[in-house]
Amino acid sequence: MTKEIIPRKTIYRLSQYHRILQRLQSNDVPTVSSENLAKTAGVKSPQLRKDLAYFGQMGTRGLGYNVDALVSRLDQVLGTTRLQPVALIGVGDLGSALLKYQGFAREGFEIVVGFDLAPNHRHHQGPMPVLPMGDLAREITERQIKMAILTVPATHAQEVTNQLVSAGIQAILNFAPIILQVPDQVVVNNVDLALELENLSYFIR
Amino acid sequence: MTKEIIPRKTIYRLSQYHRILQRLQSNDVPTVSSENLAKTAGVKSPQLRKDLAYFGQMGTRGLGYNVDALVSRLDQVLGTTRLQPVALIGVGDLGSALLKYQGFAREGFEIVVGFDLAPNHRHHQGPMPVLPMGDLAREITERQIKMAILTVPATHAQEVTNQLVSAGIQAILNFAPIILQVPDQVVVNNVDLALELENLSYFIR
DNA sequence: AATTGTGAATTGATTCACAGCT
DNA sequence: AGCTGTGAATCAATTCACAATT
Repeated sequence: MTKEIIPRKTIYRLSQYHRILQRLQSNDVPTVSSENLAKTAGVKSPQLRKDLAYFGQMGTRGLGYNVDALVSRLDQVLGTTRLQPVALIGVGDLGSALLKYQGFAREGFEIVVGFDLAPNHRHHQGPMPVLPMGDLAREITERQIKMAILTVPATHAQEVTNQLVSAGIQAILNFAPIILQVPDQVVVNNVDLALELENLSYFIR
Repeated sequence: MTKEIIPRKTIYRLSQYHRILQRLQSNDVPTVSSENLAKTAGVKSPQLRKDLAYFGQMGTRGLGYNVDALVSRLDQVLGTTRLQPVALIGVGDLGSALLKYQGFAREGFEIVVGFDLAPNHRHHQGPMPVLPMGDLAREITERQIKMAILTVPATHAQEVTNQLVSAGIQAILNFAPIILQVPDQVVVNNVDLALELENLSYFIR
Protein backbone atom coordinates (compact mmCIF):
# COMPACT_ATOMS: atom_id res chain seq x y z
CA MET A 1 0.00 0.00 0.00
CA THR A 2 2.88 2.33 0.71
CA LYS A 3 3.89 2.12 -2.95
CA GLU A 4 0.69 3.41 -4.55
CA ILE A 5 0.57 6.81 -6.13
CA ILE A 6 -0.92 9.34 -3.77
CA PRO A 7 -3.24 12.00 -5.22
CA ARG A 8 -1.79 15.45 -4.88
CA LYS A 9 -4.92 16.71 -3.19
CA THR A 10 -4.48 14.08 -0.53
CA ILE A 11 -1.07 15.50 0.30
CA TYR A 12 -2.62 18.94 0.72
CA ARG A 13 -5.19 17.58 3.08
CA LEU A 14 -2.59 15.68 5.06
CA SER A 15 -0.91 18.99 5.81
CA GLN A 16 -4.23 20.34 7.01
CA TYR A 17 -4.83 17.36 9.24
CA HIS A 18 -1.29 17.70 10.50
CA ARG A 19 -1.84 21.23 11.68
CA ILE A 20 -5.14 20.45 13.36
CA LEU A 21 -3.58 17.46 15.09
CA GLN A 22 -0.76 19.63 16.38
CA ARG A 23 -3.34 21.88 17.94
CA LEU A 24 -5.10 18.91 19.53
CA GLN A 25 -1.74 17.69 20.75
CA SER A 26 -0.92 20.94 22.49
CA ASN A 27 -4.35 20.75 24.11
CA ASP A 28 -3.47 17.28 25.42
CA VAL A 29 -6.25 15.57 23.51
CA PRO A 30 -5.16 11.92 23.37
CA THR A 31 -7.47 10.58 20.70
CA VAL A 32 -9.65 11.81 17.85
CA SER A 33 -12.24 10.18 15.60
CA SER A 34 -12.29 10.53 11.84
CA GLU A 35 -15.68 12.17 12.17
CA ASN A 36 -14.29 14.87 14.41
CA LEU A 37 -11.05 15.54 12.64
CA ALA A 38 -12.81 15.61 9.29
CA LYS A 39 -15.30 18.17 10.48
CA THR A 40 -12.57 20.54 11.64
CA ALA A 41 -10.73 20.14 8.35
CA GLY A 42 -13.89 20.72 6.37
CA VAL A 43 -14.04 17.32 4.67
CA LYS A 44 -16.22 14.19 4.91
CA SER A 45 -15.03 11.44 7.20
CA PRO A 46 -14.53 8.67 4.62
CA GLN A 47 -12.33 11.08 2.73
CA LEU A 48 -10.13 11.54 5.75
CA ARG A 49 -9.92 7.82 6.44
CA LYS A 50 -9.01 7.09 2.86
CA ASP A 51 -6.36 9.81 2.88
CA LEU A 52 -4.75 8.36 5.98
CA ALA A 53 -5.08 4.76 4.88
CA TYR A 54 -2.75 5.40 1.94
CA PHE A 55 0.03 5.21 4.46
CA GLY A 56 -1.02 2.05 6.20
CA GLN A 57 -3.03 1.36 9.30
CA MET A 58 -3.22 4.59 11.25
CA GLY A 59 -6.08 4.23 13.68
CA THR A 60 -7.74 1.74 15.98
CA ARG A 61 -11.22 0.48 15.14
CA GLY A 62 -13.71 1.35 17.79
CA LEU A 63 -11.39 3.95 19.26
CA GLY A 64 -10.17 6.42 16.70
CA TYR A 65 -6.75 7.86 16.02
CA ASN A 66 -4.04 8.37 18.60
CA VAL A 67 -3.07 12.00 18.23
CA ASP A 68 0.61 11.70 19.13
CA ALA A 69 1.16 8.68 16.92
CA LEU A 70 -0.60 10.26 13.99
CA VAL A 71 1.38 13.49 14.26
CA SER A 72 4.65 11.53 14.22
CA ARG A 73 3.56 9.49 11.26
CA LEU A 74 2.52 12.60 9.33
CA ASP A 75 5.78 14.33 10.23
CA GLN A 76 7.50 11.36 8.68
CA VAL A 77 5.31 11.24 5.60
CA LEU A 78 5.41 14.98 4.96
CA GLY A 79 9.10 15.29 5.72
CA THR A 80 8.63 17.81 8.50
CA THR A 81 10.59 15.94 11.12
CA ARG A 82 13.32 18.54 11.19
CA LEU A 83 13.62 22.25 10.49
CA GLN A 84 13.77 22.84 6.75
CA PRO A 85 15.92 25.74 5.51
CA VAL A 86 14.36 27.96 2.86
CA ALA A 87 15.76 30.70 0.63
CA LEU A 88 13.72 33.76 -0.29
CA ILE A 89 14.35 35.50 -3.59
CA GLY A 90 13.14 39.06 -4.00
CA VAL A 91 13.08 41.03 -0.77
CA GLY A 92 10.48 43.64 -1.69
CA ASP A 93 7.30 44.43 0.22
CA LEU A 94 5.79 40.99 -0.05
CA GLY A 95 9.12 39.23 0.50
CA SER A 96 9.82 41.28 3.62
CA ALA A 97 6.41 40.50 5.01
CA LEU A 98 6.95 36.79 4.47
CA LEU A 99 10.29 37.02 6.26
CA LYS A 100 8.53 38.20 9.36
CA TYR A 101 5.63 35.77 8.97
CA GLN A 102 5.53 33.57 12.04
CA GLY A 103 3.44 30.88 10.43
CA PHE A 104 6.43 29.38 8.65
CA ALA A 105 8.56 28.91 11.75
CA ARG A 106 5.63 27.35 13.53
CA GLU A 107 5.36 24.69 10.85
CA GLY A 108 9.05 23.90 10.79
CA PHE A 109 10.45 26.14 8.09
CA GLU A 110 13.15 28.74 8.48
CA ILE A 111 14.06 31.33 5.90
CA VAL A 112 17.83 31.29 6.30
CA VAL A 113 18.91 33.60 3.51
CA GLY A 114 17.45 36.22 1.22
CA PHE A 115 18.57 37.40 -2.20
CA ASP A 116 17.84 40.66 -3.93
CA LEU A 117 19.10 42.55 -6.94
CA ALA A 118 19.96 45.50 -4.73
CA PRO A 119 20.40 44.58 -1.07
CA ASN A 120 20.21 47.75 0.99
CA HIS A 121 20.00 49.15 4.48
CA ARG A 122 16.36 48.33 5.05
CA HIS A 123 17.23 44.68 4.64
CA HIS A 124 19.56 44.79 7.64
CA GLN A 125 16.94 44.54 10.32
CA GLY A 126 16.94 40.91 11.31
CA PRO A 127 19.68 38.36 11.70
CA MET A 128 19.07 36.95 8.23
CA PRO A 129 21.59 38.00 5.59
CA VAL A 130 20.31 39.51 2.34
CA LEU A 131 22.80 38.83 -0.41
CA PRO A 132 23.09 40.03 -4.00
CA MET A 133 21.82 37.74 -6.74
CA GLY A 134 25.36 36.95 -7.78
CA ASP A 135 25.82 34.88 -4.63
CA LEU A 136 22.73 32.79 -5.21
CA ALA A 137 24.22 29.75 -6.90
CA ARG A 138 27.15 29.35 -4.53
CA GLU A 139 25.18 29.94 -1.36
CA ILE A 140 22.31 27.60 -2.19
CA THR A 141 24.59 24.85 -3.40
CA GLU A 142 26.94 25.09 -0.45
CA ARG A 143 24.22 25.18 2.16
CA GLN A 144 22.26 22.51 0.30
CA ILE A 145 19.04 24.47 0.46
CA LYS A 146 16.21 22.60 -1.25
CA MET A 147 13.28 25.00 -1.01
CA ALA A 148 12.81 28.54 -2.27
CA ILE A 149 10.15 31.22 -2.02
CA LEU A 150 10.01 33.33 -5.14
CA THR A 151 8.77 36.92 -4.75
CA VAL A 152 10.38 38.67 -7.69
CA PRO A 153 8.52 40.56 -10.44
CA ALA A 154 6.93 38.36 -13.11
CA THR A 155 9.41 39.64 -15.66
CA HIS A 156 12.33 38.10 -13.77
CA ALA A 157 10.66 35.00 -12.40
CA GLN A 158 11.59 32.53 -15.13
CA GLU A 159 15.21 33.66 -15.29
CA VAL A 160 15.62 33.41 -11.53
CA THR A 161 13.91 30.03 -11.58
CA ASN A 162 16.48 28.73 -14.03
CA GLN A 163 19.23 29.81 -11.64
CA LEU A 164 17.46 28.17 -8.72
CA VAL A 165 17.09 24.92 -10.59
CA SER A 166 20.76 24.87 -11.57
CA ALA A 167 21.69 25.53 -7.97
CA GLY A 168 19.80 22.41 -6.91
CA ILE A 169 16.53 23.80 -5.61
CA GLN A 170 13.83 21.10 -5.67
CA ALA A 171 10.71 22.97 -4.61
CA ILE A 172 9.52 26.50 -5.30
CA LEU A 173 6.71 28.49 -3.76
CA ASN A 174 6.02 30.95 -6.55
CA PHE A 175 4.21 34.27 -6.08
CA ALA A 176 4.83 35.57 -9.60
CA PRO A 177 1.72 35.38 -11.77
CA ILE A 178 3.17 33.19 -14.49
CA ILE A 179 3.54 29.46 -15.13
CA LEU A 180 7.17 28.59 -14.48
CA GLN A 181 8.90 26.11 -16.76
CA VAL A 182 10.84 23.62 -14.67
CA PRO A 183 12.22 20.11 -15.16
CA ASP A 184 10.08 17.21 -13.95
CA GLN A 185 11.96 16.64 -10.73
CA VAL A 186 11.26 20.18 -9.49
CA VAL A 187 7.89 20.98 -7.89
CA VAL A 188 6.23 24.37 -8.03
CA ASN A 189 3.28 25.59 -6.00
CA ASN A 190 1.75 28.82 -7.19
CA VAL A 191 0.18 31.46 -5.00
CA ASP A 192 -1.52 33.92 -7.30
CA LEU A 193 -3.18 36.59 -5.23
CA ALA A 194 -4.78 38.62 -7.99
CA LEU A 195 -6.16 35.40 -9.46
CA GLU A 196 -7.83 34.56 -6.16
CA LEU A 197 -9.53 37.94 -6.02
CA GLU A 198 -10.63 37.73 -9.61
CA ASN A 199 -12.00 34.30 -8.99
CA LEU A 200 -13.96 35.55 -5.99
CA SER A 201 -15.44 38.39 -7.96
CA TYR A 202 -17.21 35.85 -10.18
CA PHE A 203 -19.28 34.71 -7.24
CA ILE A 204 -20.58 38.14 -6.33
CA ARG A 205 -24.00 38.67 -7.80
CA MET B 1 -26.06 26.60 -22.15
CA THR B 2 -25.59 29.75 -20.14
CA LYS B 3 -27.61 28.15 -17.38
CA GLU B 4 -25.44 25.09 -16.73
CA ILE B 5 -23.42 24.80 -13.58
CA ILE B 6 -19.83 25.78 -14.19
CA PRO B 7 -17.10 23.79 -12.43
CA ARG B 8 -15.21 25.89 -9.96
CA LYS B 9 -11.92 24.93 -11.52
CA THR B 10 -13.12 26.33 -14.79
CA ILE B 11 -13.64 29.71 -13.18
CA TYR B 12 -10.06 29.64 -11.92
CA ARG B 13 -8.78 28.91 -15.36
CA LEU B 14 -10.92 31.64 -16.90
CA SER B 15 -9.09 34.13 -14.71
CA GLN B 16 -5.79 32.77 -15.94
CA TYR B 17 -6.86 33.00 -19.56
CA HIS B 18 -8.09 36.50 -18.88
CA ARG B 19 -4.72 37.65 -17.68
CA ILE B 20 -2.86 36.09 -20.58
CA LEU B 21 -5.30 37.62 -23.03
CA GLN B 22 -4.78 41.04 -21.49
CA ARG B 23 -1.08 40.65 -22.13
CA LEU B 24 -1.74 39.64 -25.74
CA GLN B 25 -4.05 42.60 -26.06
CA SER B 26 -1.45 45.08 -24.93
CA ASN B 27 0.92 43.52 -27.44
CA ASP B 28 -1.67 44.16 -30.18
CA VAL B 29 -2.12 40.49 -30.99
CA PRO B 30 -5.51 40.36 -32.75
CA THR B 31 -6.21 36.63 -32.63
CA VAL B 32 -5.14 33.52 -30.76
CA SER B 33 -5.75 29.80 -31.23
CA SER B 34 -6.87 27.49 -28.46
CA GLU B 35 -3.65 25.55 -28.96
CA ASN B 36 -1.56 28.64 -28.28
CA LEU B 37 -3.51 30.09 -25.42
CA ALA B 38 -3.74 26.69 -23.75
CA LYS B 39 0.00 26.21 -23.92
CA THR B 40 0.68 29.51 -22.19
CA ALA B 41 -1.85 28.72 -19.49
CA GLY B 42 -0.40 25.26 -18.97
CA VAL B 43 -3.50 23.28 -19.99
CA LYS B 44 -4.54 21.10 -22.94
CA SER B 45 -6.40 22.75 -25.76
CA PRO B 46 -9.71 20.85 -25.52
CA GLN B 47 -9.82 21.86 -21.89
CA LEU B 48 -9.57 25.50 -22.82
CA ARG B 49 -12.19 25.21 -25.53
CA LYS B 50 -14.58 23.47 -23.18
CA ASP B 51 -14.00 26.08 -20.50
CA LEU B 52 -14.82 28.89 -22.90
CA ALA B 53 -17.74 27.11 -24.52
CA TYR B 54 -19.64 27.11 -21.24
CA PHE B 55 -20.39 30.73 -22.02
CA GLY B 56 -21.48 30.30 -25.58
CA GLN B 57 -19.76 30.61 -28.89
CA MET B 58 -16.52 32.45 -28.29
CA GLY B 59 -14.30 31.77 -31.26
CA THR B 60 -14.41 31.41 -35.00
CA ARG B 61 -13.78 28.00 -36.54
CA GLY B 62 -10.80 28.03 -38.78
CA LEU B 63 -9.55 31.27 -37.29
CA GLY B 64 -9.30 31.14 -33.51
CA TYR B 65 -10.38 33.59 -30.87
CA ASN B 66 -10.53 37.34 -31.28
CA VAL B 67 -8.50 38.68 -28.38
CA ASP B 68 -10.43 41.91 -27.77
CA ALA B 69 -13.80 40.20 -27.94
CA LEU B 70 -12.73 37.43 -25.62
CA VAL B 71 -11.31 39.83 -23.04
CA SER B 72 -14.61 41.76 -23.00
CA ARG B 73 -16.62 38.60 -22.67
CA LEU B 74 -14.45 37.37 -19.81
CA ASP B 75 -14.64 40.75 -18.10
CA GLN B 76 -18.38 40.35 -18.24
CA VAL B 77 -18.38 36.76 -17.03
CA LEU B 78 -15.90 37.33 -14.24
CA GLY B 79 -17.44 40.61 -13.16
CA THR B 80 -14.28 42.62 -13.69
CA THR B 81 -15.80 45.26 -15.91
CA ARG B 82 -15.36 47.96 -13.36
CA LEU B 83 -13.00 48.62 -10.46
CA GLN B 84 -14.03 46.54 -7.48
CA PRO B 85 -13.54 48.07 -4.01
CA VAL B 86 -12.00 45.81 -1.39
CA ALA B 87 -11.57 46.13 2.37
CA LEU B 88 -8.50 44.79 4.15
CA ILE B 89 -8.80 43.63 7.73
CA GLY B 90 -5.63 43.34 9.79
CA VAL B 91 -2.93 45.80 8.77
CA GLY B 92 0.12 43.92 10.05
CA ASP B 93 3.19 42.96 8.05
CA LEU B 94 1.37 40.83 5.54
CA GLY B 95 -1.58 43.20 5.30
CA SER B 96 0.70 46.17 4.68
CA ALA B 97 2.54 44.31 1.96
CA LEU B 98 -0.73 43.47 0.25
CA LEU B 99 -1.75 47.11 0.39
CA LYS B 100 1.26 48.02 -1.68
CA TYR B 101 0.92 45.06 -3.99
CA GLN B 102 0.48 46.36 -7.52
CA GLY B 103 -0.96 43.12 -8.85
CA PHE B 104 -4.40 43.88 -7.45
CA ALA B 105 -4.80 47.26 -9.09
CA ARG B 106 -3.65 45.82 -12.38
CA GLU B 107 -6.49 43.30 -12.29
CA GLY B 108 -9.14 45.81 -11.37
CA PHE B 109 -9.25 45.72 -7.59
CA GLU B 110 -8.66 48.60 -5.23
CA ILE B 111 -8.20 48.31 -1.51
CA VAL B 112 -10.19 51.33 -0.40
CA VAL B 113 -10.11 50.97 3.36
CA GLY B 114 -8.20 49.10 6.04
CA PHE B 115 -9.21 48.09 9.54
CA ASP B 116 -7.02 47.26 12.49
CA LEU B 117 -7.44 46.80 16.21
CA ALA B 118 -4.91 49.54 16.83
CA PRO B 119 -4.48 51.94 13.91
CA ASN B 120 -1.27 53.87 14.38
CA HIS B 121 1.20 56.20 12.79
CA ARG B 122 2.82 53.65 10.52
CA HIS B 123 -0.54 53.16 8.85
CA HIS B 124 -0.64 56.77 7.71
CA GLN B 125 1.66 56.42 4.76
CA GLY B 126 -0.69 56.16 1.79
CA PRO B 127 -3.96 57.83 0.97
CA MET B 128 -5.94 54.85 2.26
CA PRO B 129 -7.57 55.33 5.66
CA VAL B 130 -6.93 52.73 8.37
CA LEU B 131 -9.85 52.70 10.77
CA PRO B 132 -10.45 50.99 14.10
CA MET B 133 -12.46 47.77 14.09
CA GLY B 134 -15.40 49.59 15.64
CA ASP B 135 -16.02 51.36 12.34
CA LEU B 136 -16.07 48.18 10.29
CA ALA B 137 -19.79 47.50 10.11
CA ARG B 138 -20.83 51.04 9.34
CA GLU B 139 -18.13 51.69 6.78
CA ILE B 140 -18.59 48.48 4.82
CA THR B 141 -22.35 48.73 4.79
CA GLU B 142 -22.39 52.38 3.78
CA ARG B 143 -19.83 52.01 1.02
CA GLN B 144 -21.42 48.75 -0.10
CA ILE B 145 -18.10 46.93 -0.18
CA LYS B 146 -18.55 43.30 -1.22
CA MET B 147 -15.04 41.86 -0.97
CA ALA B 148 -12.62 41.59 1.93
CA ILE B 149 -9.05 40.44 2.43
CA LEU B 150 -8.57 38.91 5.85
CA THR B 151 -5.08 39.11 7.34
CA VAL B 152 -5.77 38.90 11.06
CA PRO B 153 -4.33 36.27 13.43
CA ALA B 154 -6.08 32.90 13.32
CA THR B 155 -7.45 33.46 16.80
CA HIS B 156 -9.53 36.42 15.62
CA ALA B 157 -10.38 35.28 12.13
CA GLN B 158 -13.75 33.66 12.80
CA GLU B 159 -14.98 36.51 14.96
CA VAL B 160 -14.01 39.11 12.38
CA THR B 161 -15.58 36.98 9.67
CA ASN B 162 -18.89 37.06 11.51
CA GLN B 163 -18.73 40.85 11.56
CA LEU B 164 -17.88 40.95 7.86
CA VAL B 165 -20.79 38.71 6.99
CA SER B 166 -23.24 40.82 8.99
CA ALA B 167 -21.93 43.91 7.26
CA GLY B 168 -22.80 42.41 3.90
CA ILE B 169 -19.46 41.12 2.65
CA GLN B 170 -19.99 38.42 0.02
CA ALA B 171 -16.47 37.20 -0.73
CA ILE B 172 -13.44 36.77 1.50
CA LEU B 173 -9.82 36.12 0.65
CA ASN B 174 -8.64 34.47 3.85
CA PHE B 175 -5.00 34.24 4.92
CA ALA B 176 -5.68 32.83 8.38
CA PRO B 177 -4.90 29.13 8.60
CA ILE B 178 -8.34 27.96 9.65
CA ILE B 179 -11.56 26.93 7.90
CA LEU B 180 -13.99 29.81 8.26
CA GLN B 181 -17.64 29.07 8.92
CA VAL B 182 -19.79 31.20 6.65
CA PRO B 183 -23.35 31.08 5.32
CA ASP B 184 -23.87 29.53 1.90
CA GLN B 185 -24.15 32.79 0.03
CA VAL B 186 -20.67 33.90 1.11
CA VAL B 187 -17.60 32.59 -0.75
CA VAL B 188 -14.20 32.10 0.85
CA ASN B 189 -10.91 31.47 -0.89
CA ASN B 190 -8.10 30.38 1.37
CA VAL B 191 -4.44 31.23 0.94
CA ASP B 192 -2.51 29.16 3.41
CA LEU B 193 1.18 29.88 3.05
CA ALA B 194 2.55 27.46 5.62
CA LEU B 195 0.39 24.74 4.10
CA GLU B 196 1.92 25.36 0.70
CA LEU B 197 5.42 25.00 2.08
CA GLU B 198 4.52 21.90 4.01
CA ASN B 199 2.98 20.44 0.90
CA LEU B 200 6.13 21.15 -1.08
CA SER B 201 8.31 19.51 1.49
CA TYR B 202 6.59 16.21 0.78
CA PHE B 203 8.01 16.19 -2.72
CA ILE B 204 11.63 16.66 -1.67
CA ARG B 205 13.39 13.35 -1.59
C1' DA C 1 -21.00 -0.13 20.71
C1' DA C 2 -18.02 2.46 18.34
C1' DT C 3 -15.15 3.43 14.69
C1' DT C 4 -11.75 2.20 11.24
C1' DG C 5 -10.44 0.47 6.53
C1' DT C 6 -11.99 -0.49 1.97
C1' DG C 7 -14.37 -2.50 -2.31
C1' DA C 8 -18.15 -0.88 -5.03
C1' DA C 9 -20.90 2.89 -6.77
C1' DT C 10 -21.15 7.43 -7.96
C1' DT C 11 -19.96 11.74 -9.30
C1' DG C 12 -16.93 14.91 -11.55
C1' DA C 13 -13.18 16.41 -14.64
C1' DT C 14 -10.28 15.65 -18.49
C1' DT C 15 -9.09 14.05 -22.87
C1' DC C 16 -10.17 12.17 -27.31
C1' DA C 17 -11.78 12.36 -31.80
C1' DC C 18 -14.35 14.17 -35.11
C1' DA C 19 -18.36 16.67 -37.11
C1' DG C 20 -19.32 21.37 -38.38
C1' DC C 21 -18.01 26.21 -39.67
C1' DT C 22 -15.37 29.77 -41.96
C1' DA D 1 -7.20 23.74 -44.75
C1' DG D 2 -7.58 25.16 -40.24
C1' DC D 3 -9.57 25.41 -35.97
C1' DT D 4 -13.64 25.53 -32.90
C1' DG D 5 -17.37 23.19 -30.36
C1' DT D 6 -18.95 19.00 -28.37
C1' DG D 7 -20.72 14.07 -27.58
C1' DA D 8 -18.48 9.95 -26.18
C1' DA D 9 -14.81 7.71 -23.70
C1' DT D 10 -11.61 7.76 -20.26
C1' DC D 11 -9.60 8.81 -16.09
C1' DA D 12 -9.66 10.50 -11.25
C1' DA D 13 -11.72 11.67 -6.94
C1' DT D 14 -15.38 11.33 -3.72
C1' DT D 15 -18.89 9.16 -1.27
C1' DC D 16 -21.41 5.20 0.21
C1' DA D 17 -22.13 1.22 2.80
C1' DC D 18 -20.60 -2.35 5.31
C1' DA D 19 -17.42 -5.99 6.91
C1' DA D 20 -13.61 -6.16 10.16
C1' DT D 21 -11.72 -5.01 14.57
C1' DT D 22 -11.20 -3.41 19.25
